[in-house]
Amino acid sequence: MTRPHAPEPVSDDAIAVPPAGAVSGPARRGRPSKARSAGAGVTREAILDAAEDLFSKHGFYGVTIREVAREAGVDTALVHYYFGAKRALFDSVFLRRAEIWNNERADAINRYARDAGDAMTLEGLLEAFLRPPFQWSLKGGPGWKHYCALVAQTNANPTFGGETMARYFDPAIRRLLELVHEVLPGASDTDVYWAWHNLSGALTLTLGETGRLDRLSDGLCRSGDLESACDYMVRFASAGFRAVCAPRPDTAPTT
Amino acid sequence: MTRPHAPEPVSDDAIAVPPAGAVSGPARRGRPSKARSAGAGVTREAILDAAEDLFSKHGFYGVTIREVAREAGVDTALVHYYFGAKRALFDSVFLRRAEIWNNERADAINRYARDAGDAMTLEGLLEAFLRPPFQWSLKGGPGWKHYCALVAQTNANPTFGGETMARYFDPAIRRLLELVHEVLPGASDTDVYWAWHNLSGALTLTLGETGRLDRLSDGLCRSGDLESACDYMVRFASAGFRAVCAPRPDTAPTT
DNA sequence: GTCTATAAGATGATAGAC
DNA sequence: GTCTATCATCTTATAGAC
Repeated sequence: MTRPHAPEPVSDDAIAVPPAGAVSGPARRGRPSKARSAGAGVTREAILDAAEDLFSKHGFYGVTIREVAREAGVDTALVHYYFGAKRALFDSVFLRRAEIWNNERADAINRYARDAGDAMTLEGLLEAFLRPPFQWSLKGGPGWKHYCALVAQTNANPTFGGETMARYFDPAIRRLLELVHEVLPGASDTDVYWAWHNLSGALTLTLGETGRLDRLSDGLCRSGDLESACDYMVRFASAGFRAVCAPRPDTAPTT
Repeated sequence: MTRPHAPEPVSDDAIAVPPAGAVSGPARRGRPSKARSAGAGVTREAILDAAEDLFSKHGFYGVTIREVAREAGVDTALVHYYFGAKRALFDSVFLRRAEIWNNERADAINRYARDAGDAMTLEGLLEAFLRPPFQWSLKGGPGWKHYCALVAQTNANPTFGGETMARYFDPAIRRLLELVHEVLPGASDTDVYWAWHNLSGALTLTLGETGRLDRLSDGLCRSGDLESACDYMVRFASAGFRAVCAPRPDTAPTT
């Protein structure tokens, strides 16, 4: 048991996630003592990048260790050397960017709330929360785009990563909903949760960039046009939140 | 080549889809000439039911023919006897309920538009379009619930079934958007497509019944509560459509 | 139609040389 | 750290008896 993957508790407990630069920071995981030939961290990151790409497109079962190794340009055995079992590789991919993702999201809305003060609007709040993943997908390099798709896929089918997803992603979401309550004072918890659920679905489908919209609209709208997607989503969801959280008269929309 | 699956063009051309009763109608596919021992159609439907269940939970690659056979209570070879390759089995599952799904959806909105006349509302229209899948998932038996999840999964990651999805599902959606244009006269095509995209994401995540909302809300809201989900979705999306399709003043929400 | 038996290949994972 | 070689198992799919 001299493998580098063994000492990392990838499975279930509290996990120390590395800073993980946008593409492949020089920061390496685990104990830095062991002698490592120049490209050790590079190889590791290359495997993660390849796995991230393939998992996001074909899912856990649709990818083989051999394919990951081939796309990373390394030998099959190296994948096991670094990550052990296939499942641990998936978890490593999922966790690599999870902390930065959620820290940035939480920071963005807290910063916005602080700066806006009493002028805080629902539109501003939602945009602050939604913009980071859109920006990463657009300008963070291919790795971030793949990761966004992977998160979307995991959110839509949490067979894998569901636990991890909840543990890492829910705190920032809860903070968002707290601030939503401040902007929509009369809203009930239930209403806000269901409104978020609708927004979450829209975000999930969008980050997946499935191309379904391209076909439906015959090329008029493109799934990859994330600038438009973000803009529309903010407007759509803001109105949705307001409608759902408004005090219900009875059932007759008199106006 | 005396197999029943051979003569069916499951792959890509125009496909004649059977009526497919809610659980297992006596109607059988293909030429009815061949002598069939009492339970032939039953076996076939049992295999489809098992595959539908498993595919919806684990995806195409996450399911083996052996698992399908075991859950259906038949031998592995029988699955190949009826459906040939694994991919053809998936297509058969996906197509079994596709026509009824989309016919019912199109009928529902056309019926609503006819009955409502000038009193047609966005809420009424969207509810007419959304209700069928919710009803099936709730009261159509386990098969329909699995199918709804399968459609949701395929919509979110069209690696498999994307072509089929577009061919079968888009016409009804286009009809819906036509009627939306009647209710929101000034709306541009682009706006309506993007608005639909947001609603489509919400619907996809909801039909998947992932349980994510249950955890986030600590049990306050349940993914399986489709009555509430449908109600919230109609209100959320109606407001979203209006906001996105309204003529944009400039950028300042003066009110 | 349904079963047994089996072909032919892919898969996750490991041992051990260098 | 990286490679070669290999195992044991599982996979899809088919042939042929009944």
